Amino acid sequence: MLNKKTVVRTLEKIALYLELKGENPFKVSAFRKAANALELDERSLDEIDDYTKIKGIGKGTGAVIEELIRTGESQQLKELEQQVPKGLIPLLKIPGLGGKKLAKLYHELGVDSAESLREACESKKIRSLPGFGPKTEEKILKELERFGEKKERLPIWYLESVVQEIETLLSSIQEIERFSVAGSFRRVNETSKDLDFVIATKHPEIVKEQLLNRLAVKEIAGSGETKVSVVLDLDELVSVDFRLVSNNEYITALHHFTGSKEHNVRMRQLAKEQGKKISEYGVEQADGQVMTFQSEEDFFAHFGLPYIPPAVRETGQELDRLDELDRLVAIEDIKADLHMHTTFSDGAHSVQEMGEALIGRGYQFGAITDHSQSLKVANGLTPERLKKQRAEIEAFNESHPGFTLFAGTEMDILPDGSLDYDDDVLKELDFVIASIHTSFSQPQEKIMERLFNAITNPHVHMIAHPTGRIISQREGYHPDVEQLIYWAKEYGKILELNASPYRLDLCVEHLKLAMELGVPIAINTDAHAIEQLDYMAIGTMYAQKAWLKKELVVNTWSVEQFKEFIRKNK
DNA sequence: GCCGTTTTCGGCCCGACTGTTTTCAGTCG
Repeated sequence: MLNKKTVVRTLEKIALYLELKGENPFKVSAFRKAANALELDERSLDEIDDYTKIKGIGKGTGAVIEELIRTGESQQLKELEQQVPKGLIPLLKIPGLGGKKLAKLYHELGVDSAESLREACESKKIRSLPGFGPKTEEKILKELERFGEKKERLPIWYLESVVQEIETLLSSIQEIERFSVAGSFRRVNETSKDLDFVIATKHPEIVKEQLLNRLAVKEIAGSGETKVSVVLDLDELVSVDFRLVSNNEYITALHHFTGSKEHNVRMRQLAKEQGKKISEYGVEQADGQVMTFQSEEDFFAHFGLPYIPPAVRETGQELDRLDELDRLVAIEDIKADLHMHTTFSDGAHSVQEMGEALIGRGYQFGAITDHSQSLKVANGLTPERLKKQRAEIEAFNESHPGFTLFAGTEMDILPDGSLDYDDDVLKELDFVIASIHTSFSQPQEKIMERLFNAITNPHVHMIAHPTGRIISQREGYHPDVEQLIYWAKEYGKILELNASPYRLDLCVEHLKLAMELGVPIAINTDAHAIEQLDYMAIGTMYAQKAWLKKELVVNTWSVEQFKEFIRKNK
């Protein structure tokens, strides 16, 4: 059976070629919409009997799908591939060049690759075409040079520090009334193409000047009355857009620039049905009056909607799942953090300091889970040191009534599949996390054998960062996650959503499966220092992307519920 | 190309910015 992804990609490819032909943009987007609609449909290819019943797929696109399933190829795509050279596709990525301009360049000058585009610029042929000029030539040449130099997407853990730096700067500019990061970073995407900030100010010129002077600006990509786009020269080149609006317009602008595009489209369609019109400057009523809002809650309420958190504003389908929103896990529900390190192993703060930091965050319980003995680089704990730590934890609990610190471990699952502590050590601990830190490149069978040994051990409560991935940097040890989730279900264990922006492991797709099966999930920061306890916010918002319900999230349980769970697993 | 009980034709989200133009098309998000 043909892969659904292949069908989706084929439809997208047709859209791309149509775009390059300079076709009607609505036709182009119809193919994209059809691809999207098919992808979002939860059924597999052979479970769908009539494709044209899916909204967004009609006679034309439905026929392409049918043909693909029947013959494995699309006649329409084949014809397009003959009409439009392949080399044009990567050129669509050049800023300023879209389908129409590229179509013109191809037909008039025979441009069909990066190389021939460069030649056309250098021989100054482009400026003679209507709609093109010398500046376009220069810009294309510059973009061609930089082709490949700038990273396509940057990971959330890198952008996080950039955002903090920019926020510090924005806080120091007096003319700014309020500001927020927006865009895909605010929606907690794993990677983003650029950063967006929305700024409320009465003095856009001054703010603009301050930004351009005080940031490490490598290039000003655009600068208008309400928008400044720059490329920052940091460890990586980072594109940042600043939108400057009045305080009144701030909320609608924030909503607009938080997106996603698909979410905004759905919102605008809904507004239209209500006789209203949404723009970044406000909501125009039927009588022409423009309304603005004090908060995003008010904005959504204006359309009769509950607050939709940024993390789920993704496909537009969130507007069909409004009744699930109040069951979504949120940071206010979090009562505990169950994975953290102290100075006993590789953490920066003591048991006492971590415990007090948890109390300071309003939590009701937590677990200290330092590394185990074989992880020498992290100063893992021997059973003797584990006992010493337990004494500290008990002393802490005595002096802090109303809060419970559990004595735990993040125990290594060793390369041979054995566990780093004997059962008689484990049974003395309140909370046992097992995880893999070594021998990532073993074959999947071996990795699964290790995980199976851990998950079937009666003293183990949770598997931490189940895949070992680092976003955009390392793929982890490639476990069969689906199998692992089924095991967790069968043996009644917790799986972790590691909240560190480096990890976010399990990922959204796997969290969805875990939720379907009712496997409990713990959102944990894996903090190695007090500040990292703040990762809980990122982890919780990331969990929302999988529509994780609060009752499945261990950290929302009461301490009694949690005690009951760990007692059962002894 | 897709869609629709106000429409089977005429819309399709909306606006900023740029570089080309003397009022606007193309691109972008």
